[in-house]
Amino acid sequence: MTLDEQKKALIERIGIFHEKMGLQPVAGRILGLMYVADRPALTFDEIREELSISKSATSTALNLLIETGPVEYITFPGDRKRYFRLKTSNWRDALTKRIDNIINFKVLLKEVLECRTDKTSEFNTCLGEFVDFLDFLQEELPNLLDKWEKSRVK
Amino acid sequence: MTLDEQKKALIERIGIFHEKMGLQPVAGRILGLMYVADRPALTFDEIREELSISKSATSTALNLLIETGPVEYITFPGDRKRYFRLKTSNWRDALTKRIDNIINFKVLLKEVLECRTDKTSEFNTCLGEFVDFLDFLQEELPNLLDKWEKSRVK
DNA sequence: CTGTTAGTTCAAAATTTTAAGAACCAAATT
DNA sequence: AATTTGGTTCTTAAAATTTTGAACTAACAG
Repeated sequence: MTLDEQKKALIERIGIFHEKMGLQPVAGRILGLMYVADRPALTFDEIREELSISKSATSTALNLLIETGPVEYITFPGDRKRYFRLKTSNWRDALTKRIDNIINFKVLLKEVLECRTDKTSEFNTCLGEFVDFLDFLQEELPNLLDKWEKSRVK
Repeated sequence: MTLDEQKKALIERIGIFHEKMGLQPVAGRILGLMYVADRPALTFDEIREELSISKSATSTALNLLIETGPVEYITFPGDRKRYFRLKTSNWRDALTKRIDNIINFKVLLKEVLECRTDKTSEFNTCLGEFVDFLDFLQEELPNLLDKWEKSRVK
């Protein structure tokens, strides 16, 4: 495949980004490779070789990525290999899931408010505001996607 | 302080939430404790005892939490202790920072687009859309806060 | 029916992260 | 001046995560 230094560095940075989001290093790098690779879908061995990782690491990470969403594979008749690729058209779901993770802190905050003293009214008010905004954000997020969609048809 | 079982469990769940967001376990639990505790600000030793953690773990985690934003401390004249507390009024910044982390993936995506073949137009179009929406989201987030602010004065 | 391809699975090694303990320090107290 | 308080810092130990390597399997090929 022969990736230049710039691309290799970019793969690592994309990997690190995903690591920070909780993914294991190898899985992050696989995503990086898939973003950067010219070929639209890569085989198990192309991935393994390009990243110099073991078969087991490749297998485990690919299955994780398929399981959790960002990757899928396609096959071709008369070819036993799987061709793995990013589900890029899926970015709406991926992004929504990510933002929902943040928004869901409100569930915990609501439980906190349930069991707090009412002696600390300023504190409680702030938490209440936060919960309230998270509720609002959850409702508005789909509208925002609509709004963007419309703004771009024109 | 004597927290009941429900509160202890809630502290752990808040801890785990923050661990998933990349914080170390002890720091996450300290946040949990601060959300749940009746006292509005806690001393070093109250935190240490309530969570049964070492002085070094307490010190390191508190300094990290102060460094990264969510915690501050106050002092009182004639009292050498620090009283640590959540910066709850800061939730806007904290939330914005978190969402910005996600949005900033667009920086990497733009670099990806810079160095990709133009042979994979569907793929590239999807990435372009994603970048475009992330740009849009970054612009709209402050507006969303304004809109919420106004919706609640009424 | 033997070998090869395209992986999977599992135990163990390597690495990283986390927390503890002990030594330390500066300010206040006795 | 010695002790206590309220921490900090550094080294090491423990725990968790990540990755490897080796053995395995199922499908197909010769």
